[in-house]
Formats: sequence, structure tokens, C-alpha cells
Amino acid sequence: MNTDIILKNINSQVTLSDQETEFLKSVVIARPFKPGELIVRAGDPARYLMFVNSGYLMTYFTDTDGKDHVVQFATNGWWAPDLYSLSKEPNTPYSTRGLCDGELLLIPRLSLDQMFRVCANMDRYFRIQFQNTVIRHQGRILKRHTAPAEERYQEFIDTYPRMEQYVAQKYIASYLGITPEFLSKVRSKMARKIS
Amino acid sequence: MNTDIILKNINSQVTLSDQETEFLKSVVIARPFKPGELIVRAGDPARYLMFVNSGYLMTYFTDTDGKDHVVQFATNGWWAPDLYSLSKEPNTPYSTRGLCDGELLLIPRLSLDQMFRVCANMDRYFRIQFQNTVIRHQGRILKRHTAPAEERYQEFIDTYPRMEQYVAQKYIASYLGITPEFLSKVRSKMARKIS
DNA sequence: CGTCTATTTGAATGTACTCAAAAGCGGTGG
DNA sequence: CCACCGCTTTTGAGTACATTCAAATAGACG
Repeated sequence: MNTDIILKNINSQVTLSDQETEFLKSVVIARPFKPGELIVRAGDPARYLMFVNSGYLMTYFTDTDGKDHVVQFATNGWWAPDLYSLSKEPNTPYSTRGLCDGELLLIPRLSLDQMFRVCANMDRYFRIQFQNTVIRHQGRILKRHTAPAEERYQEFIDTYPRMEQYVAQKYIASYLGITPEFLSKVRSKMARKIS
Repeated sequence: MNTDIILKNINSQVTLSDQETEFLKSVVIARPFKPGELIVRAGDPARYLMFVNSGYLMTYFTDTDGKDHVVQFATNGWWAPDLYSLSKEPNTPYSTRGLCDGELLLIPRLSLDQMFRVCANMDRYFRIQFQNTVIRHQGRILKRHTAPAEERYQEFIDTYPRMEQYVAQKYIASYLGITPEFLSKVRSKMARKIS
């Protein structure tokens, strides 16, 4: 199993001891996924914290009308956006689906408690990780409130240039909080501007 | 200085040793504030992590048109929403303003590093704190994408019933991502429904 | 009381949505 | 290899939610 990426990621913020490294390696489970595969279904027990080793995936919420709303995408070196395995809730309200071939590293819920008990560094690592995530989410909320769809889309493709190739437009639209039809119109308007 | 609330809050998630408690007490600074007072101005150095001991405050972003956009409110027992004192950025893009008489406990930026070095429990505490915040923010983003203004306003007053009394409507509108005029119309529509 | 700001109300406008239909695209099987 | 199927994207017309601008009313504070 390839733990290079996750270890490199963690060690960029903290310095894991050999013991801690071994512990982590001993609890993670490799989990390949395929394009379109439903990795976690909304309502399922939140069994694992998930790290993306390779590929693309998305986490989304299905509303009462049956419409899906993308919470966030994830790729190489990111934690999957569904954090309910860390919460007190036994089940997650979010679904997670593969967008291409890829591999996850899973940390079982039970191992998480143990990990945080054994590895003080992991608390530090996730504290830093989540604190940055909170700052980014505040920025995303503000952007939603201050910028029209066109500007948000432009920022998305600037920030995640690769994402466009793997993610269907309708999912990007959903992530941005607009309909796929409207994103299509935004894009054709932008294309007209350039020419 | 009254550190009861902050200690109670932290000890609800972890168990601080006497040493850790003393350390925390030794670094926090009491900082009263007044209604309308600008506690932190956007662009200022992010000097302190701020805990609200009493009163209400808000953190907001001023856009290029000079319009303010409320990131979040905070009250007794909450950390102020501006987390830039924990980031690598020296300055914060957010302003923080008092909404009534109140008091903050400040933890200076320099003490934070030291605190995390000395108190492993604080990493744990903030890890849990931020992980819950991330989950709430994901919910807020989704709500923004799935629910119209009326429903978001209803949820706001249900979730923070006290807030309404201390916070001007225009700030609630800003937090919800709508104009004060439209919130006024939403409210009058809701009032008509009840009768 | 008078002033200043917040809130309300109304009319016109704009951004984004819904519904419907056509066009594009990718895969699969004949 | 091409024809067909299913799904995504595009395009268009009509609509709705929310904004802007302007003016009137209401509240808060000295």
C-alpha cells in the first residue's frame, strides 16, 4: 500500500515519530474506486475518514426534492470532504462518489480515537488542517454573497484548473450553487467576451 | 479576570491539567468592548485569537464597493470568527465590531505558538472545535444553495433566538446574503402568513 | 424635540431558474 | 464502422426571486 502521499502531507505540518508512522500505516486500508461508483451513500454509518491517494471524487447532499448539491470535490492529497466519521453522529448525511478511477486510504472510525490518543501530533495536524479549512470556507461563503456566478466560475477554474477535465459541468454548477443550464449560458457569454 | 467560561468551554472537550490552566490564565488579556466599537479593522495585524466572555460581536468583510458582508456573529462562550491570528498571514482581511457592551479574552499570537507547544490538550480542543465548525460551514453553504431567503431567515431565528434582539436587521440580512430591503419584505410576508 | 440611521414600501430591473427542445458526445452492439 | 442509445450540454422563452433606487416612516439617541 502506498502511504507516501498521506505521510508527506502530514509531515509537511508536523513531524511524526517512527512509532506514529507505523501506527498510521497499521490502521489505514487501501480502497480503490471507479468512475461513478457510490463510495458512501447518504444515511450510511460514517465508518471511515477518507484520504484521496489518487483520482477525483465528490461529496454531495441530496435534498428533499431529490436534487443533488455538491459540497466539495477532492483529489490527490486531500481528505474527502465528509468529516462525519469524526463527529458524534453515527451516520453521514452526505454521499461520496468517484469521478474517475482512483484510490482512497480509509481510517476506520474506531482507529481514529485510538490514533488521537496515541499520536498527539495528529491532533496538531488536523487542528491546522481544519483551521485552514474554516478560513477557506468563510471565504467561499463570502464569495457566494459578493460575486455573481460568472466571477465565481472564473475563480473556480483558476483555483482548480485540472478539475474541469474530470468533473462534469453540471457538478461544477452544483458546487457553485447554480443550475447547469445557467452555467452553460455563463460559459458561452465568457467565450464571446474573449473573441 | 473571569476565565470561568473559557475554561468550562475547553474542559467540556478535554481535561486541562493545573499547569495548562495556569498557563492559559497567564496569557489571556481581558478586553472590554462597547456597542459599535471597531475592535479589529480589516488590514490590521491579526494579533489575537479572541474569545467572547460576554456580549455580542460580528466579523465582516468590506468589498471593493465598500459594502460590508457579515461573516458571522459571536456571543458568550464562542471564539470570534476571525481566525487569521492562527494563519500564516500577518494581517486579517476581516473587521470585527462590538454590537453591545461586552468583554473579550485575547490570546496574543505569540502566546498561541507557545501554548500549542506546552499544552497538547489545546491542539485536541481546537481540532474538535474546528472540525465541528467545518461541518457547520458545509451545512451553511448547502443551505445557501438549497433554501430561499425566507427559509434561511427562519432557520436563523430558530437557531439563534437571542441574536435578533442584539443584531440590527441589516446585519442579519448581510449574514444571510440578502439586502436589508429584501429581508424587510420577507419579514412582512412571514408576518402576513401567521395572521 | 430634532437629527441620524434603520426599516419599510413601491416600482423598475436584473440575475438566475424552470421547462422544453435541440444539439453534442461517448459508449455499445449490430 | 456506423447507428443508435442515454446522458450532458446548449439554446430559447417565460418566470421568479432578489436587487437597485427612491421615498416615506419609524426608532434611537443626544
